[in-house]
Amino acid sequence: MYALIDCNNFYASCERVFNPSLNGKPIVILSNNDGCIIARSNEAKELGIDMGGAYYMIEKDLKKHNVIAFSSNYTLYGDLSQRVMNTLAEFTPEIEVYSIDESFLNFEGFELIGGLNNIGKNIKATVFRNTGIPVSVGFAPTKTLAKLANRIAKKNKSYNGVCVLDSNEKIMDSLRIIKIGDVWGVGRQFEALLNNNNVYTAYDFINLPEDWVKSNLSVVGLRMQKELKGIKCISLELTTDAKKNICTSRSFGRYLTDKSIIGEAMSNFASRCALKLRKDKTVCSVIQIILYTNRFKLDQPQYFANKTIHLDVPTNNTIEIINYALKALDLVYRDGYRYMKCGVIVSGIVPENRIQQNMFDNIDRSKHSKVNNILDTLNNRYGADVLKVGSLGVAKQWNLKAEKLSKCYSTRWNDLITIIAM
DNA sequence: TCTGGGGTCCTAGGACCC
DNA sequence: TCTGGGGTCCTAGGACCC
Repeated sequence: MYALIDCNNFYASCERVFNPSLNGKPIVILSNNDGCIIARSNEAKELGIDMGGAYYMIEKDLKKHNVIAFSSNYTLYGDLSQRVMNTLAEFTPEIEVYSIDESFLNFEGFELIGGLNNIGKNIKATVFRNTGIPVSVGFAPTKTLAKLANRIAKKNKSYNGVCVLDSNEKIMDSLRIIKIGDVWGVGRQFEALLNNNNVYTAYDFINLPEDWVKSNLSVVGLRMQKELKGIKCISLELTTDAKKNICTSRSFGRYLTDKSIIGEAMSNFASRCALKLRKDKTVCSVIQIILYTNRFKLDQPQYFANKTIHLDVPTNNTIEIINYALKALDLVYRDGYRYMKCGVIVSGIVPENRIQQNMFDNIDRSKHSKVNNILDTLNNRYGADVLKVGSLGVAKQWNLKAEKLSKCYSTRWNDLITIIAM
């Protein structure tokens, strides 16, 4: 049996851990740039606040209902996530951290003393005691069914946050009540296609002929169908493979028209990519930049630039990657547009100890790697960006908006909460 | 004024090989 | 009227996830 443990309203719950006055109040978390709603507390969901809505459009409404909004604080969420996962890892040696707020646990071969339901209750209580984060637990024989069980545990109060699908009857009963669009792997397009073919529940779906599923939804759909029938097709991923792409992109806090400031932003994103590569001990051989105007402003001139550069010798060197990104910017930049977003994507990623040399390469790589080592060592010890390349700039005029940021309660000394004994 | 960011996998089609 | 068969690799686009 697999368990899927998912944190309830994770970002909202994180904000509450160190600020319990928020308990019982409607809160929402905003995306970067305070743009959209990306997480809601139950109270906010009950008010009918939608996921993904633009904040500026509903700001007044939210104020009227005393909804409290937060900028996203990934430092806090990332740290609490780590603590939750560390606690979960105590329950089984086989754990797949699937996202910032959920993990699959394998209980195959366990002697289940007290039954799965008790184990689930224990997981829930332990995570809450250790971290203050509420979670839901779903048990089932496949990952897709475990996701489904978790959903039932979360939506249906009578389950108290734990749902175990350990018999065929229970599985069939749940398939009947789950809308097909709520199944893991069914997005908007698949849902529409299936609805057009009179498939509305997961139960309808498993009764479709396999040939039809394969030709209309490819092997992805077929896998999903088998998983729902209790046949394992998706295994636990216990090791994390090196990433295939690394992307750093942001919308700017305001429109940019000045190429040099865009260059600064681009340099910063290129530098982040290089840092992520070095952290993974990998190098990239393809560097791509994007530069966009605001796609929502149809009355303004639109421009979506995209430039890819292939390198002769793969690299993870900050200076080199910045240079290529700026060169690409030179090639695509056009005057007369109001730019809203840019980014750097690196791909063609291989381990750094397997670099294919090029006989015409004339860069002194050992010197560069020394510079990078110093950069990383100092920044690790004294804080990010204590030492950086000049083209990154200092003013950060492109920086994103985050006006409602909470403190980094668990990672920054100055932000530790103080408790005063009365 | 203001609408996120970062990933994965699969398929079809084109270019190329023998 | 008729023009082989079997591969690989790459890319773009489309679907999905959180």
